[in-house]
Amino acid sequence: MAPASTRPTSRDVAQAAGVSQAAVSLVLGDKWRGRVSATTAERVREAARDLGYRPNLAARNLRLGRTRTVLLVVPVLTTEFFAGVYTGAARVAAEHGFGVVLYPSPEGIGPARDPFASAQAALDGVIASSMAADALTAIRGDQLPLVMLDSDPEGSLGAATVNLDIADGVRQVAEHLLGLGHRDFLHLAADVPSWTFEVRARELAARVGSVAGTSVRTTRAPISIEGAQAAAEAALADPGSRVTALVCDDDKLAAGAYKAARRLGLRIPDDLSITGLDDLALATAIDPELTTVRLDAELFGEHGMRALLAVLDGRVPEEGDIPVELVVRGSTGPPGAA
Amino acid sequence: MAPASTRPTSRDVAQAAGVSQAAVSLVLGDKWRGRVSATTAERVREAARDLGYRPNLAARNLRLGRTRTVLLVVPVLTTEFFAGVYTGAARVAAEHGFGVVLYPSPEGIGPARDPFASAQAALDGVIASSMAADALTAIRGDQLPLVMLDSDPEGSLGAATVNLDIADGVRQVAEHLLGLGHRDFLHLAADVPSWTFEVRARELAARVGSVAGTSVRTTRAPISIEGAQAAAEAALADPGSRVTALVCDDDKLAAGAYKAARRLGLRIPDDLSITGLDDLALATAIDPELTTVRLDAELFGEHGMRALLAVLDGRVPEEGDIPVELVVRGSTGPPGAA
DNA sequence: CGCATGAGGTTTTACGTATAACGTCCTCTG
DNA sequence: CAGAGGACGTTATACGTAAAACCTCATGCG
Repeated sequence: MAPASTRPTSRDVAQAAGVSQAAVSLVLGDKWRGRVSATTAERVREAARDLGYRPNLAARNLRLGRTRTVLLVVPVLTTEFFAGVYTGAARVAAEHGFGVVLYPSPEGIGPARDPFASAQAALDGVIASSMAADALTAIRGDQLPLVMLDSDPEGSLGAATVNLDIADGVRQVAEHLLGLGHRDFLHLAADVPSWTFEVRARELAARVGSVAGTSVRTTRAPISIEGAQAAAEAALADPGSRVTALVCDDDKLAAGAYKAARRLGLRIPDDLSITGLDDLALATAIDPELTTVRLDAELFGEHGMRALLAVLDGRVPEEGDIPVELVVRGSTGPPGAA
Repeated sequence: MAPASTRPTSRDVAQAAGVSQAAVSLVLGDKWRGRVSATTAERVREAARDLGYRPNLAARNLRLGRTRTVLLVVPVLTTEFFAGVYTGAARVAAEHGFGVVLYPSPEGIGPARDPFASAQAALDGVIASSMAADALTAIRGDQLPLVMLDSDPEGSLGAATVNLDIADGVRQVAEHLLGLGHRDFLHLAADVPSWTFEVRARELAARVGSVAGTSVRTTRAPISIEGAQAAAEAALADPGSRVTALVCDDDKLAAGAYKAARRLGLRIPDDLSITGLDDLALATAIDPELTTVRLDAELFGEHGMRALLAVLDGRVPEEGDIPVELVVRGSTGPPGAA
């Protein structure tokens, strides 16, 4: 018996089954029909099972020149949202025999950091979200098939893009609030330079601006509950403020806004209506429950992976943004309901 | 010029620099001192840079017989906690030239699912959290070095374990509540068979039970806000209930308990003190802010990875649980403060 | 002078797999 | 009954890398 420390190879299986290594490869690769008899094939499979044989992926990858592994680049993983994106992408990948490796960029990727240094596996393609342009060009230089998530279709260096229909979500929020009678808006915006946030600002301004007698102020905050609380408190404390509707770039910012409102003695939604965007677990944990736009993160990841598979396959990925849905809960109501 | 579609190999670099492939390997592998002149080495590096050479990982892995890639098995990724574990593990891994591949087991791993099917990369080792025993033995059968997170040190088939000091956290919670004067406890327990939850129940019973005149009831719920709300509401609605302190197995359950309390008209903490465990973003988003036990997920991941690196290195991983910390906030106070 | 030593390389090999190219028989058909 | 082809394999090769083994000069030293 060979030393237990070294794993059996296809040659070991061949020897055990009394055939050549090539036959083992044919049988286990399911390419044996017409080449190997059914009884021999069964003998090979049995030997493989007995020995606990597992193909050496490194050797296979080398031989085939592909790895069936893709890289997913996300800003930070420690959020429900991107964890969901990963889960969706990984599920579709697994269905097609692919694996997904993560590259969570801690502080945005700069030229000094190499997205591939941490990806030990060789890669067949890349799905990237919200990346700095320099890292993007570094990837392009590698000639790897690339799909961009939530980024400007115009400025993506020709890469395929898969986007959530954020603009439509903001449109729904604006119309919901306008319909309730709100006229004075505050936009609590994420302090992050990313196309997905630019879209929010642009669409909100366009929708609200199309109605006479309205106003939209903007204040920026880092994406954290504390940061949002501070920014919202400062903006709302302004004595001249007549704001009745606070539109937040995401749910975390909205959670911060809740605390700001509480400290200022503003009741939600009587004195101030608040909306979020994401629909995290957070949204139903706070009181009142948050009116927000549901983004299906897993679906987003699934679409991203499907698009990449299409590119790898030489096909053209489907066009079209992923629909989002306004979920109305208790944090919005008519202004001045007191 | 070679077709742009095929990436340059070390042989291409060698040709460009006018040396042999071996020389390229020596220089780029930083093993050239005393074997190649400094000027030649520089010439090789320049050629590599010009061609945009990147070593083929599959070939390297095959040659070296190791991949510097480990698998992290987590119950679900879509939670702050396990996303944090990944982030910590990946950081330490990167520092040592390792990569981390994820295996998120959707519904607990059964024998039908193969933890390795989705891991395209060949693996050097495994870090596993809260796994079903059958998958565990499957992994053991592969002879891969294994580190278990938060699992029974006695029943881990001889694998190294890295644990958070959950018992101490529960102890701190119990003493905090006992010190405030609480005597009637309800334990809102996670409906998941896992060692880490068993520890909570055992320790709570031991601590509270050591004081005369106390009682602990238990009710179980799935780990979701809705499930927790339903279970807590049912348990608290019992007219004979004199419960003043509700100890939850994690923050998400606590968030559900908040909603149950609200619906029953119980004020927090005046009528009911509530504690959680995790210290997610959720904990400071709800009102009042949640008294909970802070688990440092990233640190947990770091320790797990360090332990695995030690095993891979033939060393013995450090012993000792990772300390946790009670964070007292507004959700706990003396009983009957009304 | 004779030979060890070391600098500066090159040639060769192995890692484990997938598959193209190549052999045997044996049977069927015209 | 010749030979075409199918059934059932085997042999040989390449993927790109790391590193062991080897080679060739100078130079130094006794």
